[in-house]
Amino acid sequence: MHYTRDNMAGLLRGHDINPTHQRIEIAHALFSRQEHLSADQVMAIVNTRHSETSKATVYNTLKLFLEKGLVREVIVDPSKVFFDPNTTPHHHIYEVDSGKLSDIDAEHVQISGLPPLPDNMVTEGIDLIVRVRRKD
Amino acid sequence: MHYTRDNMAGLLRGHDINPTHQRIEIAHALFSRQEHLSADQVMAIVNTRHSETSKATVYNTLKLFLEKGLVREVIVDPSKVFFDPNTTPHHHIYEVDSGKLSDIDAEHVQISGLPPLPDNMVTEGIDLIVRVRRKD
DNA sequence: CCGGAAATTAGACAAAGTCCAGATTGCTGA
DNA sequence: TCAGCAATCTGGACTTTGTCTAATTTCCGG
Repeated sequence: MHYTRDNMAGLLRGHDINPTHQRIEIAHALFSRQEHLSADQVMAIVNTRHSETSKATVYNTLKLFLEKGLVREVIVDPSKVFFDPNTTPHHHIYEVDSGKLSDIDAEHVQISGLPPLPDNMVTEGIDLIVRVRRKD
Repeated sequence: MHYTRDNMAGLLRGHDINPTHQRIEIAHALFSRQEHLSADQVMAIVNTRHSETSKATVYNTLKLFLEKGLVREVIVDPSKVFFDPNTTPHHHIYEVDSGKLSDIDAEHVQISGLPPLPDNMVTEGIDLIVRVRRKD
């Protein structure tokens, strides 16, 4: 699949999001790269040519995308949140020194032996993060 | 085991940490409660009676404890890091609405099917976080 | 008691993220 | 076409977590 700006409008509509100019740019930044980006990085990308989108809009939009299930949040670095355009079930490898974050397909990963939850609770998601370091 | 301030000095020495007054207070805050605390919470506890320990010392000390393997860092909340006096292998359940964090013993949990790492990488740790929500 | 190393401190600073009140945009229906 | 209205966007002030630094205090061996 090839993510053009034109595709983005449809993608957004499909998730019940009114496709405005700014939202299309932000979605395009994430989906055309298929990478984990922080809010800061998104802002930098979107404003490369001219300053087009404010900080508030970037944050609001990412939050909106999150609520609508268009992106996922990845919390591995205490100093910033990453947004992940891949919403299929998958896990993460986090390279501690460099901050590099990559995906592990969840298909072949099995997690067993988790204790049952109390009746009034439901699982919202399971995050598995493998923290790795470069061998000396 | 009962964690008194007197025990703390030995615990610290056992981890190659010079047991100063402030370090004992901070260790005591964590170990006597056996709970996940943020730096802020530690600071509040330690300074309940009089202001005894500065912010810088709390942060420095927690970082030192971390390096020396006395506590673990738990990254689940994008806005703050939690410190965990339990260093045995275990995972976490994070209650999204309330922010409540609890332990899952790792003993009976099995994770299989993870892809092999590149040769020059070593695993530093595997964090498994089950995000749960109160059912409506 | 002295001198130096280790530890602590206050407070300035940095970075991520939130909030708000006002300005823009883009319908919708007459 | 255009007035009115809701949704969206904006700059900038603000908050919070955490870091840094230079100066002080504590502690210990001799």
